Amino acid sequence: MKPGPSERPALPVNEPRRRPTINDVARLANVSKKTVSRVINQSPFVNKETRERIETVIKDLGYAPDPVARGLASRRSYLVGLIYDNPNPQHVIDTQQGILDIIRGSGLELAIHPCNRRDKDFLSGVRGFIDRQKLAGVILPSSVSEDEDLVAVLREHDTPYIRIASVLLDEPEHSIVTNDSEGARQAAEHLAGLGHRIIAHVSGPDTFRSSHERRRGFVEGLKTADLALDKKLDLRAGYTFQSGVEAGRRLMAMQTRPTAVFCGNDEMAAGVCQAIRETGLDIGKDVSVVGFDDSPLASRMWPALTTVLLPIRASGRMASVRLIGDRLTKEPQEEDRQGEVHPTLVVRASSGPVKA
Amino acid sequence: MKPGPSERPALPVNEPRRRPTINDVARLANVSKKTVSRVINQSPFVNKETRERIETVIKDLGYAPDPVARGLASRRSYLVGLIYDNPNPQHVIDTQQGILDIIRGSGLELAIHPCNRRDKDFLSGVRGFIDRQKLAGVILPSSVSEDEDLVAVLREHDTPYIRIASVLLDEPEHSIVTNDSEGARQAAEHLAGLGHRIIAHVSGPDTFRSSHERRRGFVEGLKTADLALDKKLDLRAGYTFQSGVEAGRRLMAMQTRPTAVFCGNDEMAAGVCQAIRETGLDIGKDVSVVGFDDSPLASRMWPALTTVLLPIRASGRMASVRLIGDRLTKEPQEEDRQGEVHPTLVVRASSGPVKA
DNA sequence: GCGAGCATTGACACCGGTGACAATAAGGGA
DNA sequence: TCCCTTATTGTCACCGGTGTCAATGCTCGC
Repeated sequence: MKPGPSERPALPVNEPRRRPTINDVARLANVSKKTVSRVINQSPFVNKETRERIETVIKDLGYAPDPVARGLASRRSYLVGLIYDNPNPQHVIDTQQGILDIIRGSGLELAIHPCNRRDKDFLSGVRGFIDRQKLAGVILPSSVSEDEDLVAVLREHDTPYIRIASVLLDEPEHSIVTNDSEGARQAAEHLAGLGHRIIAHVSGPDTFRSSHERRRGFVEGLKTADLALDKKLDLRAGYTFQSGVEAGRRLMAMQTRPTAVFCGNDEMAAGVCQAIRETGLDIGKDVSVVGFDDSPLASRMWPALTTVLLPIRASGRMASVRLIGDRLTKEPQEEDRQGEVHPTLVVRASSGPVKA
Repeated sequence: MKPGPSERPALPVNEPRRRPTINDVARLANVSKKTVSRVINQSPFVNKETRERIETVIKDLGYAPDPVARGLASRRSYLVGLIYDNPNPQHVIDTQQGILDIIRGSGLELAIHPCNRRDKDFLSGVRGFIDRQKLAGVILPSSVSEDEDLVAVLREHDTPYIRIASVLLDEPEHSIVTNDSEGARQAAEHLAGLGHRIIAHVSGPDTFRSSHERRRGFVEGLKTADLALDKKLDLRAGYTFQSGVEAGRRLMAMQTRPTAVFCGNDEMAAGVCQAIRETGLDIGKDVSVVGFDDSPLASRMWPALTTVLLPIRASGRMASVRLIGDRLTKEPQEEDRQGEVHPTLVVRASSGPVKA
């Protein structure tokens, strides 16, 4: 906030090296700029020879259309928005990376907008974001994807969006499904297969759909082994390390201690492991622990954590293809055209056969 | 790449609810749009009453200038770019968050551009990014901040930039310093104070300036305790977990085994811990380990890792203030106007007194 | 009373594209 | 041969702001 003496300081601009514009191309190709515009927009209504002539000029000049000008004229920018509310950095990074895998090289850029769904001005912040920038589209990873108010805002602003969610929503064409329950089912079957009968569950907050999905899958998996989830062994925690520690302590203090624990994410699993250690018990021997996410933590812990790998990056790619597939310069991989990913169990040392 | 039958499918637009433009404001305030433009740009050459009248209309209308149009006219967009090449997700997230702390609410957005400095077309990718979008500015966190070619490209395109680096560069006005060596010095003094005399160092790759800075500080700290770094105990690793495991194994196999290890980051420290465990030794008792970064891993490991906390988020805030401080709506905190951050040692269980 | 100088405001072109629609040329059937 | 289509291209306004520079109205010193 310091307006200089003149209205604008005027940077020292090197005039000579100026980016070519559509006018330069038009002049050199001896056509109107509208025709050049058609060529860059892949309009089919351009004569083959004309197109080739223009393409040559474009290449010679090293011309690239200005996304800002295009955005103004077409009332839609070349920015993809990523709105998220996720405390897991790896999850965020993977999602970002997946989106970039796809849009890289297509002239689109990724603008990020972390937020906090519990803030009272959460929605107005998001509204400002999508309204100011006329986003080409928005990707909503798990958690914010469940926010119907947010989705309503996007619809209201005619902003395309894709939701990445743990389970199929009522808008399949706007969704990518991560099938969390499948992973939890595998975890349950794995533990049951190791002979465990008293298996606890530490879940994330009820406000997350993924918490429910993971529990549902887990219960389903138990059922195939003729087991049921004991209500007393079904603990709500907060997806955080500390909440995992506390849940773990409660479990370890029970008279009939569980021989295995399935946790809704790796952070909580690490917390549970800490609580187990405090008790002097051996992880993977006395008590087996299974997490969810396959975060970097899982493989770096000791003993390394058995967990469920969720292909987050792939889900980001799929969401991007679905969102702006028709604007891409390179044809996307077939696998990235799918609408869902499937989790897989990664068995490590934190889970082992039940002690006799 | 599928051009429809018509040149553009034309979305179903809800005409009625249209964003107010500068023209609407001008008409209602009975002035020219240029004067409105002056008001939104805080020009001092506007009569107080006129300004107030216009501000009222702006508020009534809920008018907000269109960043895309502004970008086109002023030849500088409202996008801040973050270019990085860093495998540590927490580091990246913290930097992003720091930048957003500052630009949030000012109409600027953050566009991210991860890259790989070893790619041969790394520079052309970056060039495309900053040239297409006429970025308001670019922030270069540690690692890419050391790339002189990259900086040259930015200068060439008249794009403002701020470098976040471990040590003061020759462009102080474009830099934020993280003083990594200070943290390493504290780590050395901490270990020496615990009575350790045989202290190893596991560093990151030589291609990172931070590796050198951390070593330099470490050596400096040893010196204050009249110790020197034994060349045989100074191992190069790769900032990765696996490289830490390998370095740790080499250290544990030595005939005069070090009683303490200082690692250039937490990932490698976790790897070293794994190697120590494989040997059957006790971390924090037989061998002390100190890391660098205070990543989430550090506090979740067992035993928890003594490490150096680097205020990355704060450095992101400082970089942003320095980059676009004059475009901010809210006055930044005094502390965010600084040009450097200072690391602090976080003592946990992985370091303890040397065994008698 | 008058020109200079400052404060304030406006006119207008332009930033670099796109949309709507007109214009033109070429081909085809009556 | 002539009109109607279809294919291709161009014209022109406009997207929503900013830059340049001129115009206007006042105040002040002499």
